[in-house]
Amino acid sequence: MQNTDDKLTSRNIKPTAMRELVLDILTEQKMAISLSDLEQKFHKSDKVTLYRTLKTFEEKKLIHSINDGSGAVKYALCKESCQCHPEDLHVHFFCLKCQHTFCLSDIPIPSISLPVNFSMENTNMVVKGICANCND
Amino acid sequence: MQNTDDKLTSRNIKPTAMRELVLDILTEQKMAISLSDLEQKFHKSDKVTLYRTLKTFEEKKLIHSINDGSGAVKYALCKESCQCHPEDLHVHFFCLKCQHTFCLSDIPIPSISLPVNFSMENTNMVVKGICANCND
DNA sequence: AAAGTTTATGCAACTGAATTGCAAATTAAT
DNA sequence: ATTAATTTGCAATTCAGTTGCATAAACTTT
Repeated sequence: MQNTDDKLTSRNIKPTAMRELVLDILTEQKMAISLSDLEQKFHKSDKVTLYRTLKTFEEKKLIHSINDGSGAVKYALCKESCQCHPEDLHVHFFCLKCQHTFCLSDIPIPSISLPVNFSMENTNMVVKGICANCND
Repeated sequence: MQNTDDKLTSRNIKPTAMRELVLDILTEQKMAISLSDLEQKFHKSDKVTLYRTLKTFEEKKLIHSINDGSGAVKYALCKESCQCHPEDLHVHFFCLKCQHTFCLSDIPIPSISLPVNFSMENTNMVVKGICANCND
């Protein structure tokens, strides 16, 4: 089990205090969070720094982004082995009631047979409905 | 084959001049278009009116919206029979080169078996890659 | 360890999509 | 024709995402 610092360095991200803090917060989350969600976890913080931190993390494949249609892109940690290749991708779930977005990490994105001459790089699949919590 | 007017009235949308114009433009498109794309098809137009027109069309299930991650929501005509139920939904394709978004109307969204107590209402699935045009 | 170089952070400011309120205009109903 | 309801156009706002630039912090090289 890697510590925060190692997780950063193993993805070629320089482990600054800020980045460790952000990674720790992301690690605690049970759901994907947006930039402004993240911002609110700090008493005092600069949105732009957090923005760039997330960009860096995403670029280095430490986290992935999810477009759930809520207006704000959300972010969640990747698995340690993740390279964000098509085979690494999973389905996301957006709860229409609590508005939370979850990684369904165990559900791979089904492969699609595209029309002739179309090639695929990536897929964003978001199922919308009511989550287990809200369905009780 | 319904004319523009009938298409509107059959979806319970009052056929104003503006709406007929917008529907005609949408009908001509081979790909999904955003609000600002639509705005640019007019010499003089009001974005808000177009915005509300699209909202009305979507509400009445004449068109559907696609969140392709480009920053702007895109819209495309529904099939005549479409009720935007899960079984009516299809996969969308976003070309990373030309930035166009296509309806893969013949490719239904694969059904997913969700975790216990999760219920589904809707799914947004966008495959990203290079389209046939750009792959030549 | 000091000087220089690269990288990260913080602040101000901007862009563009989405949205609301309200008044004028158009359409439908009596 | 008058009234009522709906649609349209304009002004203005909100919020996510982004850029430029100056300062600060972290690495490099001597």
